[in-house]
Amino acid sequence: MKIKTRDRILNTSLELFNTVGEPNVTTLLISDELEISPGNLYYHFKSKAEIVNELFAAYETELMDMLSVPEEADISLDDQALFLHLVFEAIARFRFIYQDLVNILTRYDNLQNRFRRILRAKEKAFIVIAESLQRQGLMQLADHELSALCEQMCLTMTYWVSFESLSHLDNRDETDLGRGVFQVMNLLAPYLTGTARQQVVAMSEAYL
Amino acid sequence: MKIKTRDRILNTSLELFNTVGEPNVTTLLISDELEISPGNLYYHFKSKAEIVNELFAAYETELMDMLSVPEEADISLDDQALFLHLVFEAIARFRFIYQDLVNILTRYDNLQNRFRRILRAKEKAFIVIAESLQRQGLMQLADHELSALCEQMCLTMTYWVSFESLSHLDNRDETDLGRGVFQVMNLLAPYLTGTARQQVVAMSEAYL
DNA sequence: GTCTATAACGGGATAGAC
DNA sequence: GTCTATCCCGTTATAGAC
Repeated sequence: MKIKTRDRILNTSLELFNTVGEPNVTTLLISDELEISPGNLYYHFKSKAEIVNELFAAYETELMDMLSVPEEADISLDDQALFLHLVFEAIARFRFIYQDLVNILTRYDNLQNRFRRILRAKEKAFIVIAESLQRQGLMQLADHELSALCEQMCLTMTYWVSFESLSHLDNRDETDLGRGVFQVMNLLAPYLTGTARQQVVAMSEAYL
Repeated sequence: MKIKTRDRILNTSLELFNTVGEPNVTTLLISDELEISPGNLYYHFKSKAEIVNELFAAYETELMDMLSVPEEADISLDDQALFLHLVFEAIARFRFIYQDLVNILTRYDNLQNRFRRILRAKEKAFIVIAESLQRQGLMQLADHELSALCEQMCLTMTYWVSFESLSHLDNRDETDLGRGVFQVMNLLAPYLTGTARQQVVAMSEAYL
């Protein structure tokens, strides 16, 4: 059974947004790419903003789901690495949002608060994880150290994909998310106790 | 003696770019703000691109100067903090470039390679500094650890200002650069030996 | 649902008078 | 150097036929 036009529009838009940047993508370009008429596009979406909004919403629900980390569970380092990988994947899949953040957030201003909510959720998730590691005796940090660390992880998580595609724009458009995971885990490493630290170092060896 | 119109255009453009984002700033807005006619603006600059280019060039020379760190000198932690502060100041002053990086770099495509050159220079500077610290016996890192660390510092340096203004958009438009300096120094801290580490911790106390 | 116009608007840029 | 008027063009969005 064929994919609905509406969904094809969403898919192609996402693809184009990610590759050439949302501001550079006109509704005409989208319809051209799909080989449908601009009128047809506007039959399915009343505006370009609606397309952007719908894509953002998809990103939002996906990420918010992911970020609700259970408060009491014992989280292993492997769990964390997996968690990071999933989040990175989501960010990479919707990287157009990040590439022109301010621009997008100002032009579609209802997104501003929503994006910030997600950011806070991210930071919260890191804190929950870090606290779990502390409870398990894998590290010992003062409160202010911990919050600085979480902020740092959050920043890295937010910008890694952009940064990576910026420095190595050798156009292998598949950014290596694993390296991002490693980079964030590495922020944690020096604070971990003996064995746990070895474990992270071992993980990182894989990326050299 | 009065400031030349040409320079007033540059100043106001920079101001507007930083506050509302370069893509949202029309040539009309600039001339309005200056209370001159659009025609007058185009007498001084043949295009908006020329304005952007000139501002970028200013940023470029300023930063490239800063980043040429002497290879053999012994760099103290205080030196480094000062260095970071200066770079952060420059970035903040030209933050419009960073806020919509991909957008700007694609629309004015001669900027792309130049920006990347600056990025590489940044990373180089961090490596020179780190190696100086090693020579002074202030830390001991394997080569690959060192390069991961420098990359991390570079990333944080690049995005701190944007990240900060994003998370705390309480519109006190003066971002606290000191916190950025601290955040980068903090990346270094866990790798430093005893006294040096204390010194960084002490610096950081100032920001709590 | 899909098409072909075409309207409506905004932003960059130029012409020519002063 | 500065102004006013205007052109040009790309982009979003709509109207109406099929």
